[in-house]
Amino acid sequence: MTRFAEVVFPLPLVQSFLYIVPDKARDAARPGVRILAQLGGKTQSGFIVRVHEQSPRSDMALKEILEIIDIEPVISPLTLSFTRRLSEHFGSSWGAFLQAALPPSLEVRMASARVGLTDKGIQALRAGTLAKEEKRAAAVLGPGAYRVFYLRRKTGAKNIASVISRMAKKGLIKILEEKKTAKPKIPSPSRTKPTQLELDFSVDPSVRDALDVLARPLAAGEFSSYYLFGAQDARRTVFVDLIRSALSRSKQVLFLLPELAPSVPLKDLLEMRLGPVIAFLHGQMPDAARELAWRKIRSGAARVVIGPRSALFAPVDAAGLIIVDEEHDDAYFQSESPSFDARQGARLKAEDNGALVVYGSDTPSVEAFYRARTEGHLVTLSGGGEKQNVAIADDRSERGLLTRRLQDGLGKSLRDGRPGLLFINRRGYASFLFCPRCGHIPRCDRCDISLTFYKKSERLVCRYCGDSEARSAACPRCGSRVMEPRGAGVEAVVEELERLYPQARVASFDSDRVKTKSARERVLENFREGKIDVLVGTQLLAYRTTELPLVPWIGILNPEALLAFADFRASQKTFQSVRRMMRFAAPAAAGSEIVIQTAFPDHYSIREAAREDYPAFYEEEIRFRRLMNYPPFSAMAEIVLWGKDPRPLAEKARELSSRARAQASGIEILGPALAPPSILKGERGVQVILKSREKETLEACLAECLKGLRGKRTVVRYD
DNA sequence: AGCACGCCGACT
DNA sequence: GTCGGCGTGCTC
Repeated sequence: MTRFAEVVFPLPLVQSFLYIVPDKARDAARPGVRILAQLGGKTQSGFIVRVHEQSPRSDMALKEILEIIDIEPVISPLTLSFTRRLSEHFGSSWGAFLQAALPPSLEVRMASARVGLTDKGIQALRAGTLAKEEKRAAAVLGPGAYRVFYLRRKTGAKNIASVISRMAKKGLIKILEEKKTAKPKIPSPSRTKPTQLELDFSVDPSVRDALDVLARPLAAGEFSSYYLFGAQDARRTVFVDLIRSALSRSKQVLFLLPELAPSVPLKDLLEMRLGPVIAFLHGQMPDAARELAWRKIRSGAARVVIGPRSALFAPVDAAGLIIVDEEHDDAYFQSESPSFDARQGARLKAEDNGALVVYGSDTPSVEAFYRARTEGHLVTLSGGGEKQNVAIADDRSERGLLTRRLQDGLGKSLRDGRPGLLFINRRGYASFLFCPRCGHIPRCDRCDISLTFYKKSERLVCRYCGDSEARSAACPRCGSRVMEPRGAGVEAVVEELERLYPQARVASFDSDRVKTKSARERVLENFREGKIDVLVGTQLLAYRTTELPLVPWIGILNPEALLAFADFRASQKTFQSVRRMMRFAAPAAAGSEIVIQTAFPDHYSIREAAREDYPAFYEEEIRFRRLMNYPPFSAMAEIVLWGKDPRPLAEKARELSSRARAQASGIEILGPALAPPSILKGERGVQVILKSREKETLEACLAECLKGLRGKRTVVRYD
């Protein structure tokens, strides 16, 4: 009896495909093995996800699987179901998630294989019995062997893969084993000493209480989700103990972090405490190292896996504990395909594994905090986290760029020979130019946003598309001679600092002035070595927490900029961004100071960030969310369609929103609207937001909207 | 993602 | 008259 295999491919295709299993491969065709099959005239590698004894679709002419690659499944049943749930949850391709669950060395890609002519092929070339395209390919190959992409370039045949597979079928071409090339290079994440990790909190009663609370669900061996709210050092103490206890139950542990850099000292610490059972898994590892780690994890030799969001796909089948530290960090979200949020993904994995998932942060997202609280699964730590000395400077009553209060603080610090960090999240010299006579503001024709003014280069640049033009001396509309710069950026701040403190060494750290990776390292290095007195940086610098020592003086300029965005998380983002920047400062006990200069001194996101009072921020924010019916009081999904031209996207988005409107009641639809620019240059997004009180309603509506929707997209979910 | 089919501008 | 642009639509 013939068997049938359901196959998914690592392409942005949501559906699965049905193939006939050749009789000789009957036993090898199992869920989780990789196969080669013809798909749309191309040989593609894919994964068997199900095997059927009878054809579930008799109406269709099916193709045969060409080859079964693996003898044993490379994907475990648990990973299979986990990735399927991910693909359903985030509306991305199952096959793409399966691909992500394999080290790159196990990916089979036709394009990287070498092909050569067989003897029969050489004869056929000589005899001239080949078809036009085949002849061209054979002539290029000759007696040699080349990579498929080289062949494609040389012959100019776009359908080269199908030419090759056709010729391979006829026995004219042989596909050679891919030669393994070692890729050394790759930086080890910069070293920082694990000083703070050595503090001992085991005497802290709240740490002991936390361990007591968390030990129970861990021992239960079934799914549960908890939130550990507290300072980083105290959290780590709890985590280390929890890990130890999970290991003693012969469970594996997954420890996720938003970034790579801080995981290096963490690994050192865990190895010191728990022995060599720790493995790293991240995308920047050399392929060989990644495969080795992957195999160690899969075999169970490595019992603790540390890594960024991609480590969620580590082949951890016996997970008893999943830690998602720094839960508030949006780096857990991946927008590139397959798009997913590792925080929600960790929950799904924990459900599948019957594991305990623990989120941790001192500035939680209000959604997660609310959830933990209502479930009675919030664990609060009191230890750690020394208070800082923070002042707020109201800049509404002052004219200059830097308030008196800020100048006093920085001036004093400099006189004492102590360095300072100044954050300003605005690039260039001014965020726009303004004609005081006619009110004209130069805008980008394509993106319809104001152009950023760069004084050094005398140019106006669009921060969306990157287009730039020379700045004209006069107002292009009314001819007025003066155009005023508004909204001071990094360049203006540097200029002002050089004017105020001519003897100080001022440097900047932003994507415009410091473009290359090595140049950035150099700036950080110079600051560490005391060769810079004041470092002015944008958001880019705010993400380098682990690479700088604690600084005695910090200035934060106008963090309220984020509040202008029409985003229900704007306050939360502001609060978190201020807290992130504050992390660079030494504690108050060390005589340090933080000055926040703002036009919104009374806004709770800034006020409570300055007071380091998360619960107070939370109370205000949750009131706002309840009032506006935003998550966690409703479920929201944001669908963004991507493409180079936004116009056809808008059409599609309109169709999508009308489909949503038609099929659901109790669904609120916002948009379509132009999405904020992405990192993917040259592409624009159009978004539609779905909102519902009931999670299930939204779920159903989202599934309906995504059904049959093609093209590049991301789905962001809040609930 | 590819690739094929299909309908409108500048060329042998 | 064709070659070829990339706009929809399909791939078991």
